[in-house]
Amino acid sequence: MGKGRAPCCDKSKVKKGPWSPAEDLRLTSFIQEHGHSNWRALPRQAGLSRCGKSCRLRWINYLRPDVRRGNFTPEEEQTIINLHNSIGNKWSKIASYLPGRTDNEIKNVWNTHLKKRALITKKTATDEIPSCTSSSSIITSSGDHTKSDKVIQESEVIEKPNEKQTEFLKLKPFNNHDLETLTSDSPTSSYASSNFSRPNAIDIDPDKGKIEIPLDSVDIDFWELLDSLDPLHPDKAGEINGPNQDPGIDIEWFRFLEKELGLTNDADNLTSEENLVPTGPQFQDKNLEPGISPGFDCLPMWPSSHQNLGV
DNA sequence: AATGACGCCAACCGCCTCTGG
DNA sequence: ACCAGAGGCGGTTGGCGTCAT
Repeated sequence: MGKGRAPCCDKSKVKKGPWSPAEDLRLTSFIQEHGHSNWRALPRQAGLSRCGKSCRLRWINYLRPDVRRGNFTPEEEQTIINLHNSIGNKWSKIASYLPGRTDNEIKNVWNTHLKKRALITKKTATDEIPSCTSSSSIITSSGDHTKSDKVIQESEVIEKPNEKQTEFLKLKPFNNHDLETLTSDSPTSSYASSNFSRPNAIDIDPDKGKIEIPLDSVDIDFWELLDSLDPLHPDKAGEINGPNQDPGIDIEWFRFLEKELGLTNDADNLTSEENLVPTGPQFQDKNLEPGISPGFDCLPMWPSSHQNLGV
């Protein structure tokens, strides 16, 4: 090193910006079929005009089957705070303790919510505030924030924590055992293992117009499907075995994926004409084959977050 | 209804680390 | 031991949605 690094790809020839559903589908299908042994070569092999790094990020942060979305639970938030307190901005390390969460997501939630909370918590601790349940500032990630992190003042402490905040306050602090575990045999990344406990609920604030999915309505079938897919998971036992896969799993998985991506003709997914989810014929082809160009270069962008999709 | 401010988050960038030759 | 290539990581940013005025 020291001579300067050659760019990972020709920046002038790669597509940037939000991923289209067709690109997502193509990347997913390629990885499912061939794995991702070489990210740099993957976009060319998959017929994507993307940088390998971009493909990797998209897969890890969004398309990976075990990625968990929705608001962070108070438990998760507390874990992040505790871990950050211990190890700092080691997002991937922190992510390894939050199954299904990505380092990027954790980083975002820290920067937008938890940093603020941690600052105030620290402040209240030094100010000897008697009971945090009555006067400390607790701001959940699902809360509404109209003030910038940069300008938040001590006087802006929230007086009455809501139910969720109270729940957070009851959480036990990180103990020494947790730290020992952290510093010893921790996995190196959140996606190193797919053998994690399933989330109890997707914590989405109904007040924000999002969907709250209680435990009993979580798509258990989906998680079970993922379990059945474990042998196919690229991060488990090396690579996807491709042709040896059960074709039934492929079909189910792709149907789910298509539904998630808004690619199906399902009326449930097509709520309005203004919906950004593309509805053109190229998106209605459930059997879009890898290798057949969907012409994504001229496709409209789609909402890149599940939040926008109302998932 | 229009518009500006702010918050959120997906994605990019560049450096660091790891690994194989 | 050295080097180059590839993956990984953390910081940053741009675009979009929401809210306040």
